[in-house]
Amino acid sequence: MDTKEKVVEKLRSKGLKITPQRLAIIETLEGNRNHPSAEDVYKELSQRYPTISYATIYKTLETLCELGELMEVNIEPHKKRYDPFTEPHHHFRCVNCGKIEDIPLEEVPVPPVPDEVQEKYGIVRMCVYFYGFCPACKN
Amino acid sequence: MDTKEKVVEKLRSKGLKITPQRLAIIETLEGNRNHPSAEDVYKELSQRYPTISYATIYKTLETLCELGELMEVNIEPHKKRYDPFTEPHHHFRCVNCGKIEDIPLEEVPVPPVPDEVQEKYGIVRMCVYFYGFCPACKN
DNA sequence: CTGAATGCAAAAGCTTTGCAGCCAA
DNA sequence: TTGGCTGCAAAGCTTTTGCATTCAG
Repeated sequence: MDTKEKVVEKLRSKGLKITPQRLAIIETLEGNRNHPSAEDVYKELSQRYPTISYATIYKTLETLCELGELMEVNIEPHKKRYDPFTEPHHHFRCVNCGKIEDIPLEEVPVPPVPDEVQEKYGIVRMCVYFYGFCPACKN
Repeated sequence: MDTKEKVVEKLRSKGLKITPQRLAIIETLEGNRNHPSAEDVYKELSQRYPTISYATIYKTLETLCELGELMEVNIEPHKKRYDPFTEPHHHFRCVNCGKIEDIPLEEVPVPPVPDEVQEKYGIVRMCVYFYGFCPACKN
C-alpha cells in the first residue's frame, strides 16, 4: 500500500468518497505487517469509532483490494487476511501458534513461470504458502 | 491416496473402524482428480446413502488428511477442497469459471527450500497456487 | 442536493459440535 | 459387549446483503 496521502488521492481520482471510516482503515493498514483479518481491523478501530461496522470494514477492504493497494492472503482456511505490502513475497504460517510471517523472495527464490504455462493459463497471480513451526514454537 | 484396499488396511492398523460410510467416501475419492469439496462428496454419496450426513463426511475427510491419504487444497477463500493425489504438485484456479486444475512440478519447477529457511521455520508443507484464465475462459 | 457510503440486523455459506442411538470388532 | 462412529439438529464463525439513514462533494 502506498502512503495514506497517495491512497486518498487514488480514491479521489476514481470518484470514491473520502470518509472518516475509510481514512481510519487506511491509517490502520499503513505500514502494518501483521496480515490483519477483518476482525483485527474492526477490533482496533471500534475503540476510536464505536459505531463502525463490519459491513464498512469488509467493503472498504474489498475496495482497497480492487485498487491494488491491498492483497488478500488466504493462508488460513475460512479467514481472509489482508496485506498492505503488495510487492511479491511469500508467506509462512506456524501450524502451532498461527503466526504469519513474510518470507522475502530472496530467501526462497522462485523462477519465473515458463512462457508456455503463462500463455496456457493466463496467469495473473501466484501465491506461495509455507507451513511449519516458527522459531518460537520449535520446542 | 493409496488404493481402497491399502487405505482400509491403514485404517485398521490404526484401530479405526471400517464403516460402510467410510468405504463409500474412500471409493468416491479413489482416483478422483476433481478436487472435490465436502459438498461435492456429500452430493455424490447422498444418492446411494440417503441418510449420510455432513458430520460424517467432514470427520472422515479430516481423518484421511491426518493419515496422509488426502490433502487440503485451500485455493478458494471460503471452501476447503480435498485432493487424493498427494504427490507434490501445484494448483491453478480459473478466476472466471472457478475450475481447478493440477499443474505438474515439471511444468513449473520450484527449487528446494534452502537449508537455512528449512531450518529456521521447520517447513512441513509448501503450497503453490496460480490464478488466471483457463484455456476455455480466455475469450 | 444527490448519489454514494454507513451501520444495523438479518441472512448466507461452510464447518464444527453435542448428544442419543447404533454398530463394527 | 463396548468404545468408536453416525446422523440429526443446533451452533459457530466469517462474510455478504438489504435497506433506511447519513453525509461528502
